[in-house]
Amino acid sequence: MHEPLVPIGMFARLCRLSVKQLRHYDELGLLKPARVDPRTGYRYYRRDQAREALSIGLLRSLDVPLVSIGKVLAGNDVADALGEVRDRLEAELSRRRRTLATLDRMLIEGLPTVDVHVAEEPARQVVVVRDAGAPERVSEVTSACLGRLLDALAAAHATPCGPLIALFPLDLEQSLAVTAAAEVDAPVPGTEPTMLAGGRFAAATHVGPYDHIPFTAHALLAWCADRGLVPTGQVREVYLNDPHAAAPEELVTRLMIRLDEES
Amino acid sequence: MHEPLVPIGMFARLCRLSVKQLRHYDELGLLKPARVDPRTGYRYYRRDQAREALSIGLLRSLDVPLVSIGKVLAGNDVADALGEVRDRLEAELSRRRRTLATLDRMLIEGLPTVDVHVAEEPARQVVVVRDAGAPERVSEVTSACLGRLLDALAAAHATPCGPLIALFPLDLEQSLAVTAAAEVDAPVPGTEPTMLAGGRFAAATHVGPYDHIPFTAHALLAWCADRGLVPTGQVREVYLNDPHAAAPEELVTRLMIRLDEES
DNA sequence: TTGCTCCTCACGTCACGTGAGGTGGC
DNA sequence: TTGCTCCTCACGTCACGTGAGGTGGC
Repeated sequence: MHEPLVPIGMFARLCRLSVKQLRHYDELGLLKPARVDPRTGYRYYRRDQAREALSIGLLRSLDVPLVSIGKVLAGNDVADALGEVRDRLEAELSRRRRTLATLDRMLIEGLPTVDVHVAEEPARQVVVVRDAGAPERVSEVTSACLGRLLDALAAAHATPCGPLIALFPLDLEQSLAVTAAAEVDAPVPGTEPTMLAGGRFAAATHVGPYDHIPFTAHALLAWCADRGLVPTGQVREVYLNDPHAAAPEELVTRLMIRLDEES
Repeated sequence: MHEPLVPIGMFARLCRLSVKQLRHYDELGLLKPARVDPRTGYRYYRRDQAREALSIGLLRSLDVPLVSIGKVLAGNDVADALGEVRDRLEAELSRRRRTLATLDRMLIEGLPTVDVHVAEEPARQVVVVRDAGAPERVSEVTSACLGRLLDALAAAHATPCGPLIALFPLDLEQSLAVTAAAEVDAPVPGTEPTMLAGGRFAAATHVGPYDHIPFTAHALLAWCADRGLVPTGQVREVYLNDPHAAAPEELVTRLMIRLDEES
């Protein structure tokens, strides 16, 4: 004696999914009907398949992608299958939080504009510490880099002759390379000595929290573009005061970008 | 004398967009090249168009949809165009927060299961207060509804002969209708008298914060589905203790759903 | 002439929703 | 026979990325 089979419409009602969803899950092999009539193509489900169907619905309501749901249903370790999803979600969440803050700022101030001037910069001998990370973790990676640099300087009893600097690539790629630099004239263990190129730079001053730097950077790039100046190399941030001593609203950062010769 | 025009590749570099993006924005009419060679189809841009292009990039990095960007660039009120985006983003954000919490719970406890039993319920005479809202605001709308109901009861010096009840539709739609009910035998101003149907119910007890109720509800529905029982009407939540008096972990809620006769 | 850039399709992404047009089941 | 359900395409969503296959510019 078989369990009674129900057609797709009734099954959909049982498990609060759409008929279209069920057909989709069938196609993907996620939830196969117990029987498919070979002549008509009609799908029939056992009622107890509704438990699985409801689980799919529950996980979908949590935005778990169907591939991950497939892993959970296939009996893979739930922690494995969902942990990854969870971490992605958390990263997304913090990105969204920052996005919201920026958007709020933009609603008040409009699209960013800023004073820019062009200056000659000398080449500088520095020691650097490098790291890389996903673009949404820039601030995290940057402060970690600067921290490691400060630690190395302290351990070597070295005092930089100027403010700390960070370098970022112009293009925002999947993995963003971050460099923290300090101007010193002797090598420092745990860091790498290098030269920062000199030349003609466009520079703007950002006053406010570090989270809002992309704002000013955008304005700086727009300024260059308007004038047909082609930025090259990396964006430099020069930290003119100490984030531990000053309030976020009073942080002063100089943004600099090297200009190509006439293009 | 015209400004010099640059081809799409160089322009893309100037404003950190992909060539494909620029072509896409052209198709949408969001950012038209200053000139298109009618013979070759080559697109040429003025350098000062980079400001606009950079603004598109900045807004896109904030997940602003292209249609909204179009409004901003067309000179519509920025607050109008972005305010809506902002609000959507905020709603999304709080939904994600809850999703993350639920996922964390699921990582510890696995897919939900629960004890269910079937009981006969009498019909009950109640007064109700109704409201509706987006599904992500269920908890908000529900507590507002219950609050209004309690206020009305207090104003009428009426004491319900039983715990408060809330009703939710089985299907999660765009706008979720929420009903708060209290069992009383006399009419109460500001509320609507009605009857709650009696009959055979499947019931489960949820212990824990209200945010986790969907969890238990899922298990209840799965239980019904396994047995070929077809739930009808609305899901009832009966609040067995006072959320102001008990800790979230100790809140006891009875979930009930009416069963169809043999189907 | 060699590279490099640019062009236009066309398809893939993700999880379906929404018809169109036709047939099966009771 | 009438409705209702079910079927399979096929297209749309959103903002592009990724080739394929071919041409223009210096």
